[in-house]
Amino acid sequence: MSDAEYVSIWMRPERPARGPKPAYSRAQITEAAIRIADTEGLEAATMRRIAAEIGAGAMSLYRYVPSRDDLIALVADRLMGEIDVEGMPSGDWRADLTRYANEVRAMWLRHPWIATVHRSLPGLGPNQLRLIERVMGTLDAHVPIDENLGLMAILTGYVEGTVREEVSAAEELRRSGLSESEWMARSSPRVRQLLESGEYPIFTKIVMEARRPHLSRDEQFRYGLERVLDCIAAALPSTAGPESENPPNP
Amino acid sequence: MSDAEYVSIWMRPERPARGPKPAYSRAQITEAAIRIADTEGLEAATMRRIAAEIGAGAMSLYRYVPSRDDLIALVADRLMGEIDVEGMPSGDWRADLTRYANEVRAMWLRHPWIATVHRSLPGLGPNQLRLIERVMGTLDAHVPIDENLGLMAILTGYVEGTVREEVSAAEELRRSGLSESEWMARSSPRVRQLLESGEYPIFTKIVMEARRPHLSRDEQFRYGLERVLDCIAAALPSTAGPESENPPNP
DNA sequence: CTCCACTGGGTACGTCGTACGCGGTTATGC
DNA sequence: GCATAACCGCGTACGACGTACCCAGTGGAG
Repeated sequence: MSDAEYVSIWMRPERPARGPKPAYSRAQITEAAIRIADTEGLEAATMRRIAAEIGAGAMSLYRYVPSRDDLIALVADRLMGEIDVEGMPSGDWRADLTRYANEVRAMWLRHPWIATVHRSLPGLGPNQLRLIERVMGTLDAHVPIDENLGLMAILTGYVEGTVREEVSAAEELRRSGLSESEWMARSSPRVRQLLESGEYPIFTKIVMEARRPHLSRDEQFRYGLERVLDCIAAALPSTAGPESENPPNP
Repeated sequence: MSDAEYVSIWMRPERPARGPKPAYSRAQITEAAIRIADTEGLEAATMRRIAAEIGAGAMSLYRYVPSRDDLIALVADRLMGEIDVEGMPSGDWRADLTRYANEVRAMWLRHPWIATVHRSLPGLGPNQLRLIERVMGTLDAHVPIDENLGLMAILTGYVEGTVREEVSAAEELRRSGLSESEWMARSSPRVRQLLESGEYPIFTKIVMEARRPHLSRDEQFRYGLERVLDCIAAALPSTAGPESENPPNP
């Protein structure tokens, strides 16, 4: 629909110039939404609930934000702001990317509900942009931009993919409103059925491993991350840093 | 809530034994939901809309499915069924994983809205389980299960991460109801602002690259996939297959 | 002082998932 | 063959959602 008034949230100024002083702010609203989402899940962060959280009427929020979707975009970018990439690129790309990966994971674990917001393609928010500049900047000196994008896709794919899996169990649990033991009691009949059928040997191994894991989640993550970084190292020309001996690529 | 009647959708039989013959079926309902989602997006697949699609009353669906969430779980597993992993493991793990990756990507491109459903941790649906057995089976002969899980996390993370990005632009577009040119016209002011500010050199490079890409999306995907497979190869013991020491290149 | 662009917010509408219960239909126990 | 209970499809209704619209009040610009 050609809605002539449409402007991206990132271009829309917080408030027009004239008129009385506003009682609230985008930052305050965003913060309230995050606070609610952290404790009750993102689906509990309704417009009415957020407004109540800051002591406003529901419709007042629309003076600050055009729609709930735009508010979620603000929230997502605010979360990106929690990822500390200060001082990047430092010159040591491997250290930079390791720090970045751990920061992203930590943020996701703090705000598991982030898994339920489907990113709008180029975030284009200030924090998202800052991340792009800092993080992709670490490889920018070594590879052309298209290859940089390809390698970053591997890294962020790994990080988000694994942490998404870590987090979705906890989310599922919270959504269902069950305690962990209740949840186990409910899913275990299905698991037991599958184990006893004998048709799923690999799944059986996975369950056994999950019951007595060799590595903690942190260690698992770090192990995979090292693999991914090795993979990136192999794709870099040999001038690329302290530890690199592999042949370069076209 | 200790809702004593809860049973997982995968354990709940389609219909009880007694009573008159049912007019519809889970498969039919699932199919209708997918048909609607394919043409109008997942959010258009409401219970009423799905019921109308098969000529039923809205509430009739609840005779077949306990809730919309469970229906979505059915839909997701049905989509997994589109991923052809017949004949895996074949003995050539690299060929198997390449095929798997391409199948997953093709499925996502056929059903972009799949990006908006957040997976419940262990799908435990029949097709999901079949995938686990076949795909993880390809590395099972070479590595212990915990390492297999780690390597798979890298592969699926890469595949889902990249295709999610490919797809979310199209989804964003469809959701907004805009034509591509309208969408460009609306986001370009922000992009132009960013380019002209001069503060985002990397972002600028990305935009330039996007305007005249060196590689097609398919080629980008295949390039990254080869890198990931190299990475997996490096983690495998040397007994692991036909081509296991030197990575070939395009 | 007047004006009016702005404020916060109450009311109301359309849509969603779905609880509940109805009259009709059918497989089962006698 | 027949009563009965189990199951059918589905109409109605409820509470919650996002948000369009409208209003009375406010405070800076002229």
